[in-house]
Amino acid sequence: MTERGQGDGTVAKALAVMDEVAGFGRPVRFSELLDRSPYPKATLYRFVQVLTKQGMLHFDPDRQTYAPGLRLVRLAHAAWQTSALAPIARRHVDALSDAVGETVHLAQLDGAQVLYVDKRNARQPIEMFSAAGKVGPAYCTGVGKAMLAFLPEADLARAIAQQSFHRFTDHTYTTEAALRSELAAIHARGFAYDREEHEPGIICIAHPILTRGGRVLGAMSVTSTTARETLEGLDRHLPRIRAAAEAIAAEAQDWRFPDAAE
Amino acid sequence: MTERGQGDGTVAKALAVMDEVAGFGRPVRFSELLDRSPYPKATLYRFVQVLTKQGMLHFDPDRQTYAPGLRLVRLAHAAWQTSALAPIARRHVDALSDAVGETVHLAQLDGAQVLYVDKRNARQPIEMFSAAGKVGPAYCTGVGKAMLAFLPEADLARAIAQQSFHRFTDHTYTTEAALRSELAAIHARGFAYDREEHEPGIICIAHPILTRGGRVLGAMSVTSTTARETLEGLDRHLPRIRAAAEAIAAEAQDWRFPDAAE
DNA sequence: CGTTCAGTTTCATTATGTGAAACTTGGTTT
DNA sequence: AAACCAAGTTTCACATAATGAAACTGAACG
Repeated sequence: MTERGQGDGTVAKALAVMDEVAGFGRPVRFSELLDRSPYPKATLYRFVQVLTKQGMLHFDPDRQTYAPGLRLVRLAHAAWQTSALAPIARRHVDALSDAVGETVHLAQLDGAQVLYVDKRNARQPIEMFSAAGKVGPAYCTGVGKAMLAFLPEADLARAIAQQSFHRFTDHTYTTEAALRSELAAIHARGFAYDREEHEPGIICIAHPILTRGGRVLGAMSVTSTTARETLEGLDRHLPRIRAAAEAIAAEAQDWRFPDAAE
Repeated sequence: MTERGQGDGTVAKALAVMDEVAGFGRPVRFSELLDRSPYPKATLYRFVQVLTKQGMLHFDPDRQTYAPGLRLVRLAHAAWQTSALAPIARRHVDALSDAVGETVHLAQLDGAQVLYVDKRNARQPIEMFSAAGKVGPAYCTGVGKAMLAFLPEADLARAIAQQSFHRFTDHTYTTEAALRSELAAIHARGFAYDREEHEPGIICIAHPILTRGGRVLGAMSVTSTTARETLEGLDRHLPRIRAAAEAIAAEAQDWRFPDAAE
């Protein structure tokens, strides 16, 4: 019995298979899964059968391929409504996006990664799941750093240990030390910048969403490009983004995330 | 509620617990789950532990409540992109909604239920997960009937066996015989109406989305109210909705759902 | 036909999940 | 404060359910 997320539990293994299928991003043959799977043929086969019968996977009999199933969409609907900030935040994200005319992201921390739970693109009116559900690195995005900066040390250490510190651009922080000093600055300042750390030419200003007790609920960002905007220019959105973050926190507080002690 | 997660498989049981949690629509205490669960305390407890550790549930330590977890959102993103019609159909749903100025639904069949995978509301510009993921009955909605009418007999029989035939309104078909004759009419006509069968005052015209091989991919509908519109009035949207359905089918065909034989 | 490859089934073995009961914790009553 | 209670957690003998090597099917190809 290993301590890894894999070794224990049939359910964990089945979910790992789900991740595997989802990771392909397209319908996938049994044999393709088998190649990447640590399990023997019969075992994988049974998992896939069970998951299909359960509606977690969809089997296309013509092509003989498996894809993530519709039951997931149903469950995700519930996840979205119940546990994500998005439904609470929607009004505020809308308003902010209208006011600033730039792309607005709403993100939460999912383990050590940033999970984008909502996105508003000023020009193109609608982005659906295509935006929600996307994950990104925490150490080199505005929202990621904004959240990390306000994490308790224990959680932060765990999260940092899982960062890849891949150098996406010349501005990416690639060491724990560098990141930690940046996080300290963010903590002191109260919000974060992304100085083209993830993608060249892309900058943003990001603000954490915190409970009164200081717990990190998520973060919000306004994104622009160096072609149109400077970091200083983004600062003019600060009052709006801060107000939105605080409004979301206040509503979330009353509604779903009350702190224990106050 | 459903007949899922019965005697077979640990994975099935765990997923049944997920459904249970999702069904509450709000963060839920362990004891609340226990009340509704067929499993003894220790068993349920272990499931909830495993699911939480796996990120399928989120535990709020302050309130001691469980809610669907963010891993679901991540997985659903993949499900959405890979297996749902929505990403392919989006452009067409948008265009149709703009053109007709009424609410447009895009649905797929999930077992015996209708799963709404996209929705465009003419007035309110954006609806996110709040609409996507919703489920409804197949036997008394326009999209449901449009899909049932083009199902192979074996699948249809299975689907019909699972309908509740609850009488929502005076117009609801409440027997298999009545439904079957309605389905025959729809099949002959090529599209379906909802004559206030699900909600009083709500009518719609719905068109199936079929592969060239005749396989049911989904359905699309334009909804209105008896206050504003008549069934005959909705007919004027038929060319547009049919064109959209065919365009979606054509794209889906090439892209993801090629028929085996042609 | 014989070979190969993808997918499916079998079955003895053993790991895993099971659940009654005991225990812990924290709050409420007497 | 002792007694009580309810919610949540852990234990452990037992039985069910998962495992995976190997055998099987059935196309597709030459």
